[in-house]
Amino acid sequence: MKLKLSFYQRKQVTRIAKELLGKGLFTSLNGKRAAGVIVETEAYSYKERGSHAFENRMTKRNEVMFGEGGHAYVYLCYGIHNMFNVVTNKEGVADAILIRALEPLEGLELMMKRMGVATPKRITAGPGKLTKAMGIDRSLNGEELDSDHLWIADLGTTILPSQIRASPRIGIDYAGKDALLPWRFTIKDNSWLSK
DNA sequence: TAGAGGATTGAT
DNA sequence: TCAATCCTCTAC
Repeated sequence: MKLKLSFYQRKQVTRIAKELLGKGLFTSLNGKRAAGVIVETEAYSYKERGSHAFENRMTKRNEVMFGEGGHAYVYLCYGIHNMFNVVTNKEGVADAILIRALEPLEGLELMMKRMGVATPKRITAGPGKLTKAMGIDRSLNGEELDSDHLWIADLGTTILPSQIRASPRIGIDYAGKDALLPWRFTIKDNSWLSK
């Protein structure tokens, strides 16, 4: 069942980031469907330096972060990789969650074709890889997460707090002490985590 | 309008 | 350890 937009519009971004673990991310693009279980997330808040929206700095790129929760924020990193984020909180409060890794659930053949590989090994283990495997790019920026192209659903599985590991986020050394915040959440011992 | 750099990845 | 690769932001 698709998550309602109200799920994303709550205040505590770290809580939502943890609750997204075990949920299913689905795309249906050009009639082709793919899905994966979310196994790794990172929370970002306008209050800390790791975020594009630090100190409420709004630009053309990140303006969707300032909209209401429940929309996709997709941007290009290093000129090569699309990053998929879930915008949370109410309009005007720029919080977001980066989806960093999936465990493939549906459309494995399609993912392998999109990636140009012959085996599914670690095919969605990393934020730049999962967007490519799922067919997500910047044309989906701002898309509502209960649309028919892109959505997140409850799979009926429960991830217990004891199964969740919190650790510092990846690749934000420039954020100073905020880089130490344990806002990266992973499902313990899952083999699809990014490295 | 030029220049620097990035929430990454895969190969060396 | 390093290049790929290009969009975005900042400063001039």
